[in-house]
Amino acid sequence: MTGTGHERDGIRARIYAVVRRIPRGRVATYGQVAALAGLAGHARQVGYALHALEDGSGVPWHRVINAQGRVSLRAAPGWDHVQRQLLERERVRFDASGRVSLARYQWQPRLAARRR
DNA sequence: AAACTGACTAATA
DNA sequence: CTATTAGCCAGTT
Repeated sequence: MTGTGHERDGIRARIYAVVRRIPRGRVATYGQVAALAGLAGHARQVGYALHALEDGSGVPWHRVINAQGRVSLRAAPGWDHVQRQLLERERVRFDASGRVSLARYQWQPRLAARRR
Protein backbone atom coordinates (compact mmCIF):
# COMPACT_ATOMS: atom_id res chain seq x y z
CA MET A 1 0.00 0.00 0.00
CA THR A 2 0.91 3.59 -0.29
CA GLY A 3 3.50 4.76 -2.72
CA THR A 4 3.23 2.74 -5.89
CA GLY A 5 0.64 0.42 -4.50
CA HIS A 6 -2.62 1.62 -5.94
CA GLU A 7 -5.79 -0.27 -6.69
CA ARG A 8 -4.87 -1.25 -10.19
CA ASP A 9 -6.83 -4.44 -9.69
CA GLY A 10 -10.00 -2.43 -9.33
CA ILE A 11 -11.17 -2.85 -12.89
CA ARG A 12 -10.92 -6.58 -13.17
CA ALA A 13 -11.80 -7.18 -9.55
CA ARG A 14 -15.06 -5.32 -9.97
CA ILE A 15 -15.88 -7.21 -13.11
CA TYR A 16 -15.24 -10.56 -11.48
CA ALA A 17 -17.31 -9.55 -8.49
CA VAL A 18 -20.28 -8.83 -10.72
CA VAL A 19 -19.92 -11.98 -12.77
CA ARG A 20 -19.82 -14.02 -9.59
CA ARG A 21 -23.23 -12.63 -8.72
CA ILE A 22 -24.86 -13.99 -11.85
CA PRO A 23 -27.12 -16.77 -10.60
CA ARG A 24 -27.19 -20.19 -12.12
CA GLY A 25 -29.50 -20.49 -15.08
CA ARG A 26 -29.12 -16.83 -15.94
CA VAL A 27 -26.96 -14.90 -18.34
CA ALA A 28 -25.68 -11.35 -18.56
CA THR A 29 -24.26 -9.34 -21.41
CA TYR A 30 -20.80 -7.80 -21.40
CA GLY A 31 -22.29 -4.36 -21.38
CA GLN A 32 -24.55 -5.26 -18.50
CA VAL A 33 -21.69 -6.54 -16.41
CA ALA A 34 -19.70 -3.42 -17.17
CA ALA A 35 -22.56 -1.20 -16.11
CA LEU A 36 -23.11 -3.10 -12.88
CA ALA A 37 -19.42 -2.84 -12.16
CA GLY A 38 -19.65 0.90 -12.50
CA LEU A 39 -17.95 0.83 -15.87
CA ALA A 40 -20.79 1.61 -18.22
CA GLY A 41 -19.65 1.53 -21.80
CA HIS A 42 -16.62 -0.59 -21.12
CA ALA A 43 -18.00 -3.84 -22.41
CA ARG A 44 -14.76 -4.64 -24.14
CA GLN A 45 -12.89 -4.50 -20.92
CA VAL A 46 -15.22 -7.11 -19.50
CA GLY A 47 -14.40 -9.53 -22.25
CA TYR A 48 -10.75 -8.74 -21.87
CA ALA A 49 -10.89 -9.38 -18.15
CA LEU A 50 -12.64 -12.69 -18.60
CA HIS A 51 -10.08 -13.71 -21.16
CA ALA A 52 -7.38 -13.19 -18.58
CA LEU A 53 -9.31 -15.29 -16.13
CA GLU A 54 -7.55 -18.38 -14.95
CA ASP A 55 -8.90 -21.83 -14.59
CA GLY A 56 -10.50 -22.60 -11.26
CA SER A 57 -11.10 -18.95 -10.51
CA GLY A 58 -14.64 -19.76 -9.53
CA VAL A 59 -15.97 -17.05 -11.81
CA PRO A 60 -18.90 -18.25 -13.94
CA TRP A 61 -17.54 -16.70 -17.13
CA HIS A 62 -19.81 -18.85 -19.24
CA ARG A 63 -22.82 -16.86 -18.08
CA VAL A 64 -21.58 -13.80 -19.88
CA ILE A 65 -22.64 -13.49 -23.51
CA ASN A 66 -22.85 -10.67 -26.02
CA ALA A 67 -25.76 -8.31 -26.55
CA GLN A 68 -27.05 -10.42 -29.40
CA GLY A 69 -27.66 -13.30 -27.06
CA ARG A 70 -24.85 -15.24 -28.67
CA VAL A 71 -21.67 -16.76 -27.41
CA SER A 72 -18.67 -14.78 -28.46
CA LEU A 73 -15.48 -16.74 -27.90
CA ARG A 74 -13.44 -17.60 -30.88
CA ALA A 75 -9.97 -17.94 -29.50
CA ALA A 76 -9.99 -21.69 -29.68
CA PRO A 77 -12.10 -24.00 -31.85
CA GLY A 78 -14.87 -25.69 -29.93
CA TRP A 79 -14.43 -23.34 -27.04
CA ASP A 80 -17.71 -21.66 -27.86
CA HIS A 81 -19.33 -25.05 -27.83
CA VAL A 82 -18.08 -25.58 -24.31
CA GLN A 83 -19.72 -22.42 -23.10
CA ARG A 84 -22.96 -23.41 -24.73
CA GLN A 85 -22.97 -26.77 -23.02
CA LEU A 86 -22.21 -25.21 -19.68
CA LEU A 87 -25.25 -23.00 -20.10
CA GLU A 88 -27.51 -25.74 -21.35
CA ARG A 89 -26.46 -27.67 -18.32
CA GLU A 90 -27.96 -24.85 -16.27
CA ARG A 91 -31.20 -25.11 -18.19
CA VAL A 92 -30.51 -22.17 -20.45
CA ARG A 93 -32.03 -22.97 -23.82
CA PHE A 94 -30.55 -21.94 -27.11
CA ASP A 95 -32.43 -20.88 -30.17
CA ALA A 96 -32.18 -22.81 -33.40
CA SER A 97 -29.83 -20.08 -34.50
CA GLY A 98 -27.65 -20.68 -31.51
CA ARG A 99 -28.93 -17.71 -29.59
CA VAL A 100 -30.25 -17.31 -26.09
CA SER A 101 -33.45 -15.43 -25.46
CA LEU A 102 -32.24 -12.53 -23.39
CA ALA A 103 -35.83 -11.64 -22.69
CA ARG A 104 -36.08 -14.89 -20.79
CA TYR A 105 -32.65 -15.58 -19.39
CA GLN A 106 -30.99 -12.24 -18.87
CA TRP A 107 -30.13 -11.67 -15.26
CA GLN A 108 -32.08 -8.86 -13.66
CA PRO A 109 -30.43 -7.92 -10.38
CA ARG A 110 -32.39 -5.91 -7.88
CA LEU A 111 -31.03 -2.76 -6.36
CA ALA A 112 -29.16 -3.53 -3.19
CA ALA A 113 -31.40 -6.52 -2.66
CA ARG A 114 -29.76 -9.77 -3.44
CA ARG A 115 -31.11 -12.93 -1.91
CA ARG A 116 -34.67 -13.29 -0.92
C1' DA B 1 6.18 6.19 -23.69
C1' DA B 2 3.66 5.07 -28.11
C1' DA B 3 1.48 1.55 -30.74
C1' DC B 4 -1.24 -2.47 -30.96
C1' DT B 5 -4.76 -5.55 -29.46
C1' DG B 6 -9.33 -7.06 -28.40
C1' DA B 7 -14.49 -12.95 -24.99
C1' DC B 8 -18.16 -5.52 -26.97
C1' DT B 9 -21.99 -2.41 -28.60
C1' DA B 10 -24.80 0.56 -31.17
C1' DA B 11 -25.67 2.89 -35.26
C1' DT B 12 -25.67 2.87 -40.39
C1' DA B 13 -25.83 1.08 -45.01
C1' DC C 1 -29.94 -10.95 -42.51
C1' DT C 2 -24.48 -9.32 -43.13
C1' DA C 3 -20.85 -5.66 -43.40
C1' DT C 4 -18.80 -1.41 -42.06
C1' DT C 5 -17.72 2.52 -38.88
C1' DA C 6 -16.88 4.52 -34.82
C1' DG C 7 -16.51 4.75 -29.70
C1' DC C 8 -14.32 2.64 -25.52
C1' DC C 9 -9.90 2.09 -22.80
C1' DA C 10 -6.96 -1.33 -19.89
C1' DG C 11 -3.31 -4.60 -20.60
C1' DT C 12 0.64 -6.03 -23.49
C1' DT C 13 4.54 -5.32 -26.41
